[in-house]
Amino acid sequence: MNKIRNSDLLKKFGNHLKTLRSEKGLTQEQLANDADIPINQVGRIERGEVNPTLSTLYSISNALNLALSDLLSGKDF
Amino acid sequence: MNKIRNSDLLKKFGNHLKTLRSEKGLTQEQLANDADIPINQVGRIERGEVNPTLSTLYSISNALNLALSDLLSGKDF
DNA sequence: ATTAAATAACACATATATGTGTTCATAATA
DNA sequence: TATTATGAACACATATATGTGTTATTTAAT
Repeated sequence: MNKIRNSDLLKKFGNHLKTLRSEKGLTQEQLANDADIPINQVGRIERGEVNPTLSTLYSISNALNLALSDLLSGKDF
Repeated sequence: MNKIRNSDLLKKFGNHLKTLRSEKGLTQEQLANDADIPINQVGRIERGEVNPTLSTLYSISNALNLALSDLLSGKDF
């Protein structure tokens, strides 16, 4: 089941989030406002620079109108 | 879509994790070893005292032989 | 080429997750 | 009772996520 490296996990998730956000036609700023998190944090997450917490993931999933499980259902992780 | 409070999210997830772990017949110590995280951290997460990061959630999902999305697919969040 | 919008990339302070160790409480069982 | 296993609950140090602000870069449109 090949556990991937931490940095790879964060990068993969960041790319996944960027894709989801773009599909919904949202800018980073719009997502940040809807999720009530700083815009810089969205950028850092999408670039895989940080390791988001459960509550941040939950806020983002709400802003994208997704269930938490759907936000994390990428094929890569 | 009623965003729940942060502390409630953490408690709900903690209870969910405890249920999943018990169903698999694992002790906190076994889960901690398999996930390569400190046993105290498992306790803190199950009690809803901390806000686990994506990488911690991923490690736990692997130790439970679950996809990350399945770890987070509780009916409450 | 300019402008404007979007994103990246810094700095810095604060809160908190993690990691490690120890002690206490509880429950089960010999 | 005494022992063992399990989990709870502390303390403490370190790493890092978050929050806020600012500046630079990229991209797209005109």
